[in-house]
Amino acid sequence: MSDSQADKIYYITTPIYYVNDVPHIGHAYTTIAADVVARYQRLLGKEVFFLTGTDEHGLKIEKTATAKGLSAQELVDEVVERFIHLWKVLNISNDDFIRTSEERHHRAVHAFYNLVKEQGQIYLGHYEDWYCVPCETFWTEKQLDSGNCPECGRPAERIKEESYFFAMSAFQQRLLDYLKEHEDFVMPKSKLNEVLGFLREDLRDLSISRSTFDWGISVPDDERHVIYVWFDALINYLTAAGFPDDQERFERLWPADIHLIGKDILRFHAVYWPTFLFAAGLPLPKQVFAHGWWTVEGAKMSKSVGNVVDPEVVVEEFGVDAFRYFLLREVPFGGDGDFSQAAIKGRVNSELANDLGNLLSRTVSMVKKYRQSVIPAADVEGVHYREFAALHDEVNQDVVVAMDNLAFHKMLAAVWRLVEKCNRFIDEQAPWALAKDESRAQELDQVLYCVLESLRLLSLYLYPVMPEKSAQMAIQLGQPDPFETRGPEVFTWGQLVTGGEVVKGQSLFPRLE
RNA sequence: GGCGGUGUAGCUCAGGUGGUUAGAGCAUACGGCUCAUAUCCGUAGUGUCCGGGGUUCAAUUCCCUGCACCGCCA
Repeated sequence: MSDSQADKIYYITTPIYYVNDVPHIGHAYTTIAADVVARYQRLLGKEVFFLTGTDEHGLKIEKTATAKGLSAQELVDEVVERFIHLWKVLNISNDDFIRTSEERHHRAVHAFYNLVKEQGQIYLGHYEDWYCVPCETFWTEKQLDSGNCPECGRPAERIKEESYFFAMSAFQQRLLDYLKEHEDFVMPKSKLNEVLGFLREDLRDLSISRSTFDWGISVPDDERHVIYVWFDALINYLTAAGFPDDQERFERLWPADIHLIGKDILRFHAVYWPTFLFAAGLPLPKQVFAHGWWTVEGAKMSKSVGNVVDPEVVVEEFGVDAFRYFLLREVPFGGDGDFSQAAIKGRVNSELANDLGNLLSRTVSMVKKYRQSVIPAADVEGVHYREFAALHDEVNQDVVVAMDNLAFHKMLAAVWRLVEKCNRFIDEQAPWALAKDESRAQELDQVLYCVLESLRLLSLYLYPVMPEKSAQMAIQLGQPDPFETRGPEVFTWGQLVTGGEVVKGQSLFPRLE
């Protein structure tokens, strides 16, 4: 009864992050991108469910906890705060935060496991591979360095343990067929090619349980086994959607509209996950979008080099919105990028401070100076009005297309056409000259109106990326909060609230030295 | 080793289906305005379009080959 398209909630996810890691720029990137999409969809009037969370099981957590004299649950309860706090700092508007250690997730994993088992796609077998005890890492025959662990050089052991397997190989052809019919299931295209390349080889069945540690979700009918990483983690997307208890809610949410991921976990989302869902008889998410990696000052981020960027430090120096803007503007979403002080400073100064911030500043000042702060009414028939309306149409179309493709950098470039037009327009029209001539009062009003209305729309377009600055713009422009304007018609030229007053405020983006 | 991608101004990159002076932003130089966060606007550039060969009246754009770098898989 509730499965009509109109009732569908826009459902977007980030991966669940492993709590053992310290949050870095990569985590921030995925989550900010998802936040921008979520805010954009809400602005358009859609009901949105934006999910992020943490992956909390596994041997590493168990070991760390033991070393600290804590229970695994106590440890994860403590470290999960790092993520929760960062999302607060970054202004992330997630609607739910899922943790795999939660009871609701245990129920979902068991229900999902049983679904797949009922289909006869899980069997008991033996997992066999080389294992380095000190490194706690499994290696394949070929990875070994003449029988030794390639990491530490010590001898590896042949390990054989009982394990439950998922019959992934049974779904290879079906997945290939699916990918052929759904060309945008994996984006960007280059990543689809990688997946297809991977599927050229035979898929092997997947070991989905371990019996050598305890911290995890047990196999429903065999307490000796704990369900292994991905089979546990991926199901979070279902859990948060109400699976298996709340069928009505689940139908409104699933399938997810998009899973945003980093390129390192492409295989799990574009190969494993679809086959799991096939086996369980559930629909596939509409799209998996893999973005690239950030290097730092040209170098790969690594703990040993010590160049891991802490997002909170960047925010302290540049501000949240500048950070969010930079990440999305600097690089086409999907490709790799480089994070450097010079690059972010350059964009902040030239684009945010000089272009945008200064435009707001000069405009508000002129309205204050020449019109006693009162926002002039529009002349709907005026040439400028129509010219701007036409330009805005183009910009709007570009924005819509760009956002449909998650091309954030193109969206921002399109929006900036409006910024540049305003700066040029002010120069051409020279309001300071018009202001000296009483007989040209109408002209001056129209010039100011067009720029003010452009700025109002800019505050809306920029809201998803820079929610705080967007709100500050609206205040200075004497307009309602951008989010109150939301709805299907949100980006419509000519909706400026006139007659009220502008409010000169602080510089939107002070220049950095 | 297999598959795929990339190589265009100092830097970062755009350039469907081949065709007159190859583009943008940043950086640089010069000029203009004064409302503004010394901001904005305008002008000027420079390029063996990785090398070699081929198809064509014509190739940065198509084909082959070589080199360099990158990604995925093994």
